[in-house]
Amino acid sequence: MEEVNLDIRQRVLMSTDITDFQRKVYLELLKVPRGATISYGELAHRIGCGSAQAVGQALKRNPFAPDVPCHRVIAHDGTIGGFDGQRTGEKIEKKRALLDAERC
DNA sequence: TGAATAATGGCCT
DNA sequence: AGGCCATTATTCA
Repeated sequence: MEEVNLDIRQRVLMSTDITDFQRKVYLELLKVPRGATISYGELAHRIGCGSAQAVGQALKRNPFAPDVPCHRVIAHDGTIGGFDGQRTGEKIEKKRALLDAERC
């Protein structure tokens, strides 16, 4: 738990520009500890939904990027899926390398 | 209000 | 292995 993390949490909680769904997604994502990755379906199910697309949309449209560690959210296949609105790119594989470093 | 979109996941061939 | 369908929420027209 770092102060920056708390700042982002407060920001999400105070943000009214987003829906309750997105709020849950970001909160759950912030709750994910370092070194732990979660798939869209897993996170979706955690917030009480069974659709990963909705989570993907929320993260893609995330108004808090890159403040939210959306790079910790990966597909069930283990692929990063996307980041910063891009599904492929050098940035993506760099995030994947960062995740690999955090996973230990 | 309605239709299209999406950074998925699972099933069906 | 490849392709298609199912499910839910967001956003645009």
